[in-house]
Amino acid sequence: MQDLLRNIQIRVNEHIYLKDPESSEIGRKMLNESIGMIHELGIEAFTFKKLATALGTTESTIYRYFENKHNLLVYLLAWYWGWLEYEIVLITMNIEDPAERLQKTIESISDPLKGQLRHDLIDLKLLYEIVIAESPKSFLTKEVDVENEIGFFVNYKRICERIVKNIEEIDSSYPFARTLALTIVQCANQHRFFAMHFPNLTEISPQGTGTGTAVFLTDLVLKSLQNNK
Amino acid sequence: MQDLLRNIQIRVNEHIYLKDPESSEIGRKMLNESIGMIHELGIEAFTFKKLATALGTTESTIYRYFENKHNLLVYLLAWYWGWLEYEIVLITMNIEDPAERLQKTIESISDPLKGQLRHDLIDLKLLYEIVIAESPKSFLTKEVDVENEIGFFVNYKRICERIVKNIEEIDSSYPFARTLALTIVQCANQHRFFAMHFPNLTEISPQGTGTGTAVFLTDLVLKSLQNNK
DNA sequence: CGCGTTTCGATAGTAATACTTTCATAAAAA
DNA sequence: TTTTTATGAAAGTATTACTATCGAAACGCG
Repeated sequence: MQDLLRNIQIRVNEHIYLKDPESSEIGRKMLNESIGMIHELGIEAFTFKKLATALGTTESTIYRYFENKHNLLVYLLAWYWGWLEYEIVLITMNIEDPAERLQKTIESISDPLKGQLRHDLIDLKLLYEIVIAESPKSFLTKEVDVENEIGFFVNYKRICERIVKNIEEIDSSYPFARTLALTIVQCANQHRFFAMHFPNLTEISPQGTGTGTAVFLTDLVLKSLQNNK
Repeated sequence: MQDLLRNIQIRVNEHIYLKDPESSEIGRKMLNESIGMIHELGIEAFTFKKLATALGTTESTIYRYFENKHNLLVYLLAWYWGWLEYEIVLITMNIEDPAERLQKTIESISDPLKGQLRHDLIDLKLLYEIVIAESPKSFLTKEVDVENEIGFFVNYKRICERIVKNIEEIDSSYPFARTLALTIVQCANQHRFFAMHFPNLTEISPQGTGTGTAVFLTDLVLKSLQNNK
């Protein structure tokens, strides 16, 4: 399975790019190299000029694929959410008990690298760290409503919806299924950031060792739902 | 009380600014005007040049107060967290039951403008909206560790610690007091953003009407703690 | 094989940003 | 009154975030 899935295609909304970067060699290199650079420099210090130089090409080529670096970031994040949904589907398939399925989903979101799914082009470890450090910047902009309308965030929203349904299966009378689902997804990534940079603010340890986000979230969610029955 | 407190001084860590903006007339105008502009333009499109023009001064003057616009943003957010702690202290004083105190704290964080505390210089409504839309950008940077060490985020951390203690009073055996406190503070602001821009992802309604964040968080937290007893 | 189209690379250019420096002057403090 | 401090004005720099143009290479198709 692992090998079978090394080349799955992740669907990314077509409005995010000008030309599909997965459709050409240089586009793929662009994705690969940009992940390395954004990870290293952060999105603020990252520029198309630097990316072009690293690729041995010019800015004009990159601008043919992405309108600007913000859209490139949105692309990478959308790719991540698309990939994560894939992983969640694989991990939860054939699990009948909805509570157990939710538990597995939370574990996937909290520790996505534990999954078996790998990709030839995309370095998932680096991409995941970009998600941790940069993802809120993708929607905390003045253009969020326009971008949302044309589908920039559909992959993210699909994951949320999936969790909402799962919660409703467990307890259809719980009145905050959506809010809770959003809390799960948001917290999973945030707490990892805080664990790394503000360790005093959380019991969660930065590396996999010790108490992880998944334990906290599972506890939080199941107690919340059990109590409502 | 309301009038008595119109001019409280909020302590902001001195490393955030080069020269205390509250110490001079132009510094105060800078704070006031920057809140209006950042609210309107967003931090990305906001520049010191624009701020200088609006104030009838020059960039050099502004650079004498703040190293860059990032630090100005950090200043405003630190001011907010300092102010919010003040409000929480006032609202929860004389409440003996820790569960009720936590409930009031959650309400304050989720709906800070409902409090009575106002300020002459700072437009709290606009500042709060900046907090909602921009605050993660203050720490999601490559410089977060250095800035954290010199005290950029102490006001934020003090609020978290206060909630941690409150949680421990309610249930000293709950193993995730810090993580839960952080979740409360983070969720309160985030869900408001999502309610405004991604209404399908949450049951919370954007305006004060209907179900608010406070109801969700209170439910979440109290169930979590009650169940642990 | 050849022709047209798409794609890319190279060059150049522009307006704006994020500062830094210097200097003169006005206001406040000693 | 003298000295320090704060501001304003002007100029300059490196970088960013694009846009436009053009020639060459590669590719797809008949």
